[in-house]
Amino acid sequence: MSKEKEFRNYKVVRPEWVVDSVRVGKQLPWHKYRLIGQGNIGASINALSDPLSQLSAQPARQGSESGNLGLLVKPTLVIDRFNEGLNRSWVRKNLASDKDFIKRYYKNSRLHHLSTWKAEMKDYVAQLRSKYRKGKGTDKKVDRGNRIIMHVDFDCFFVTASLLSHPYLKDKPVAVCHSQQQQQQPVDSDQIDEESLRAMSRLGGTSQIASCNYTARSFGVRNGMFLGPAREKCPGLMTVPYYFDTYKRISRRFYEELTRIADEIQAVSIDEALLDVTEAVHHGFGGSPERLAHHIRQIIYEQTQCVVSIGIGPNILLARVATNKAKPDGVFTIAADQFDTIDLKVRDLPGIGYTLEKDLVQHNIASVRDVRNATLAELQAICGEKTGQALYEHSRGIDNRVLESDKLRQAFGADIGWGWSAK
DNA sequence: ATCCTCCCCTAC
DNA sequence: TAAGGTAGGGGAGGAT
Ligand SMILES: Nc1ccn([C@H]2C[C@H](O)[C@@H](COP(=O)(O)OP(=O)(O)OP(=O)(O)O)O2)c(=O)n1
Ligand SMILES: [Mg+2]
Repeated sequence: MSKEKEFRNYKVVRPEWVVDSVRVGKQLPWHKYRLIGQGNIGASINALSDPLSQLSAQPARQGSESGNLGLLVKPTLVIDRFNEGLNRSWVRKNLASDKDFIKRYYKNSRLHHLSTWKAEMKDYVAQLRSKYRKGKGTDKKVDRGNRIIMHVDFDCFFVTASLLSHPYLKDKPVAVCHSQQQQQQPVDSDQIDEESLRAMSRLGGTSQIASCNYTARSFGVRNGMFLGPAREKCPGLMTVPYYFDTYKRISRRFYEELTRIADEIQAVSIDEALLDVTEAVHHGFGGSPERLAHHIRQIIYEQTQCVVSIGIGPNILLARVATNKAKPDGVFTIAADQFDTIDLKVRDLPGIGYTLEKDLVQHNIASVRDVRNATLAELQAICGEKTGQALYEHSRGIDNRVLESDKLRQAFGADIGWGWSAK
């Protein structure tokens, strides 16, 4: 459905257009072969994926209108300097056909690390739980009410951890990315001359920023941005490299401490965990979640020299939203009856990303308050049955999900969508 | 209704 | 210059 929308204004034909055109030795008019705009696209697609249907395709009658080229392939960027680049050793090493390409690629891909670490940390938590003889967490359905959930998340994790090796950059705007091209010395952008500023903003490129610190964020830089646009916003932006081993070492200490403390724990990622501390707050913290949070922040900092922020709430949703309010370097609590008073955009809700935000805004739903003013049926018409239901509940601060630490893996896979080719 | 297939979307 | 992976929830449309 999304592709139908994306290609609505393009000429997209079924493969028979190619076969038939070859058969008659010229380009046939494309209209009769049109894939989009005929209705019933589902059936056409089913037919496409059935190899027998290709064999039995009827030869088309010859049309008389003169068709122009109907098959549209999304335009591909052609690198003019390709041949020049081919001789350079960097490109030669990164041809996807190189025999060690996959190994080298995975060694350097932060997203690959993120994915494998997530699985490893789930495993590690399971190990630690049995080592610490933590409960099975099976009877949760009995007393689901009145839980205390914490969301613990390192502040700009990769930057903080990389800066342990580059401490003198701590107060500058800093990003972690592969490109290390930059001024030799960090500068303050307010005391630098125009020309150097322009020179620095040209030190851009398409290296992705995995993480940037809060100084950089004050300029509008964000995780996931390309370095080029980031330096336009923040010309003095310094970069530091990845230290993958350090990130993993820190994360293991993080999970060791948290698993010991929490009643229940769910590993969310290398730098982020959900805790159920309903009982734990009574073990030396006088029943105060904030005092326990303070203790956790202290102990994690001692152990890792990295800062975590903590969100506290009666369910996963509120704890996560609270973390965003807590950052950087803080703790924030949202009680069930406070949620309505917080001014949030739909995009601030976990689970609402780029596309769902667009879909909702198209229906004049931009804020969480707007969601609350919509009916369940309206939301389900926009987002689908379950997503609409979840949105309806989340907009009211309702979230009945429980922490999961012992789910079985359902799938595995591997893919690479980057690399250089010899044309 | 429910299941199956082929996607889309989100998160880190 | 450049290292955009991957699991899991879920929707649409058709088959059973
Ligand atoms: N687009 C992204 C987002 C994240 N990450 C990596 C680097 C981050 O440091 C780490 C953790 O992601 P977070 O979303 O927790 O972001 P940060 O920890 O960097 O910042 P903060 O949590 O303070 O917002 O995952 C990445 O490589 N690419
Ligand atoms: Mg973080």
